[in-house]
Amino acid sequence: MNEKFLLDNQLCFRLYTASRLLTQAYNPLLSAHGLTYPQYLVLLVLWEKDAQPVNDIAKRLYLETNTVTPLIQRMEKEGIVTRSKGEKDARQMIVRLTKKGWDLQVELVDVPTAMGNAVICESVNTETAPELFKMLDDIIAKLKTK
Amino acid sequence: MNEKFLLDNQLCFRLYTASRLLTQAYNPLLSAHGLTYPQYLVLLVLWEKDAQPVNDIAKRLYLETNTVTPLIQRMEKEGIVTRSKGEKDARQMIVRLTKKGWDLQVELVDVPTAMGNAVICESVNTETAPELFKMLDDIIAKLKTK
DNA sequence: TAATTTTGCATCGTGAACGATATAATTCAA
DNA sequence: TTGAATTATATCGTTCACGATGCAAAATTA
Repeated sequence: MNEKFLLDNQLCFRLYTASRLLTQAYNPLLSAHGLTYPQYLVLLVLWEKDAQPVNDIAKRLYLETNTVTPLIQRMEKEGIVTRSKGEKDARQMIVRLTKKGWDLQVELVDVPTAMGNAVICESVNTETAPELFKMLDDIIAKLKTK
Repeated sequence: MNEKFLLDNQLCFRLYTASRLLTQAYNPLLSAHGLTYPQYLVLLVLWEKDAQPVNDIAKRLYLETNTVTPLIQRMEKEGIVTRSKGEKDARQMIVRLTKKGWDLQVELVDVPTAMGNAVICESVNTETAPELFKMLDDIIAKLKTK
């Protein structure tokens, strides 16, 4: 039996599990405000820069537009964002935060810190976190180009 | 504007993205054999120990049975596994590899190495990988108990 | 043993992800 | 300028994930 097949030797399974469990940890904080985790990511993108076309949001999150479009349509239905055709380019759909969308930033102000604390442990702390960030960034950069 | 909200400061987004992109990298290798990534994970579990109840497989993957059940039903339909009631405990559904399921291990023998190579970069290599593994394991352990 | 609780699995509904495809607007090239 | 290629978004189908719920078997307890 090939030890390369052992589940405990798989980087991907660790990433997959860590990602899922951390997303689950976000859930109670977000669902209390009617949000899902991917919707929260869209908010992070728009809080940095409002009024972006779907494509820019998708690219920023490394997602396809066919994932982001319905996601944003749900957010529109919830009154968090508006969608309107681009003036310069009528193909684009510009996504803008509503007041409710901006208000959520105030309501969720403690979420990033809470989630940061949720992963603090022996090997991941203020000192070592940058190394982890660098490793994940390098992996993402390498896979992105493929 | 709170810098804690910056997308680039979020560990979770990195994990989420790295996990998704790495899963995407697996896809061409797996879909060539009619497999999805979660189905591949189930195979890894069964190759280690055949004839396990749904619950043990789910626990090993940190998934709920309501995720694993339909996933395994699809694998049954593909002739990769069989499902049969437990003899000792009739509530259990024992999952067993078929010959086709075992044959896949031979067909996929190069996948783990290929995927390992896919993430090798400056900061993640033979020397540093154990640190990354430890960090992810610690994060998983911390989140698991919540 | 009978009644209650727990456990293991399944079903259902919703929201991602993503490949494939469609459509309309824009850009490019002849 | 017209026709072809590209781009931006949307729709559709399939497969996860997962909360909620249902049900039957097993374990617990009265």
